[in-house]
Amino acid sequence: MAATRRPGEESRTLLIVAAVEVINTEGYAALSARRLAEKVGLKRQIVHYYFRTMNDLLLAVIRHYGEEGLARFRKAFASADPLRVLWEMPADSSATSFAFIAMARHSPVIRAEVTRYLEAFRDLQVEAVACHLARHHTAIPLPPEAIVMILQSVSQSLASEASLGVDRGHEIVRSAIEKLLLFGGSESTSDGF
Amino acid sequence: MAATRRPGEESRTLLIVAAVEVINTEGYAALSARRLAEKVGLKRQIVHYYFRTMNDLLLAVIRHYGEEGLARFRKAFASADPLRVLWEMPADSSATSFAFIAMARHSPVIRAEVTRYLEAFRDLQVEAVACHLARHHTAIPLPPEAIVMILQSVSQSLASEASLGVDRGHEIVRSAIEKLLLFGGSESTSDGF
DNA sequence: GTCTATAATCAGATAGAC
DNA sequence: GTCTATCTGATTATAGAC
Repeated sequence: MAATRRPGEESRTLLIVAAVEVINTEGYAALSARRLAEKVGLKRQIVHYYFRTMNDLLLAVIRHYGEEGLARFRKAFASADPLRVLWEMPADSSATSFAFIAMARHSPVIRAEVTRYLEAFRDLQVEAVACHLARHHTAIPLPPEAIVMILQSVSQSLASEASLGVDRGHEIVRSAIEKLLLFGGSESTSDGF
Repeated sequence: MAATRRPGEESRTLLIVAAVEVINTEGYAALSARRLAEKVGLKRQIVHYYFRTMNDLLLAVIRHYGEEGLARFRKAFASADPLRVLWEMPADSSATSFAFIAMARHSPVIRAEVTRYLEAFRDLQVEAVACHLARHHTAIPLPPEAIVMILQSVSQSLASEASLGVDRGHEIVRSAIEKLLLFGGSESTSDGF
């Protein structure tokens, strides 16, 4: 599959990866052709060679980030308790996801792409949890959709606050959620992400 | 109290209000002196008269938005079930809060101001819920901190997705959370916000 | 594929007139 | 308080050389 790669794919991919990095570490307002070119060591006009407009770049970035994320979740779900995956995985990159959602609110064409991935993520997560609950019959009195949403949004909120240095009440929340939705602690997910 | 208002406070306040509006409807990347001046019908240099730098403006905006939000919560908690308030109130303006949090990640001076309000909001919310649980002794097996976090972050996630037109599973999640954390439905909050 | 050169627009910020 | 004028630098984007 690496042989079918067309020429020019290298710099293109470098630009996309650099864009994700800039969005995550400096915010989407800092995303510019200058900043990206600087990151990959080329002149800024190179961005317009691979992506006519910055919007085209952004769409490519969203697709790249979305596919990568879906693959990570699929892999994690296959080898670990989906509940723990949802609880522990979003921590790293939730800021990037928030940035895409924020951008989507102000551009219809970006919104279309983002919502596509939001729904794909949700479907994947709900199915994994439903499947897991069906196998191990638990005492959780909540539908899979609610479990997914609680684990993911609370986890993201905790991560978001922690990235600002705020952790008031986090330990209490963390252990309460784990007592409510996660069991025993027999399985660990410290092996993949 | 309206009599003690210094001259010049009018345009200043208009600019702050306009800034919140721009951040909410167009995103913080669209916030500029040009855009604000246009909104209040003045020339763009007026922004630098009231706020030396855009950073100063942003700090004033955060304080304005924070104080206003705290007041709204205090008022709502005084006259309605705090659980329902947390569940139903953030919907309108959660995007603005997310924007401030995103900005705070990339500027230490803004971060200091944002975290101050994050903690003030949290304290207010936890205290209101704890007080409410102490009065009406309920069967919820969760500490106030966890109840606050679940209600608020799930509510914000639902609102965030809904603003993009995504509502897959929302009804299921909504009724599950209400069954888990909200009771009877005897009291309604459809009277204030 | 990557470069130089160039265009038009917009950004924040300051000085000074009224 | 609000204005005009001005500066400096960043932005996206295109045309064309190599």
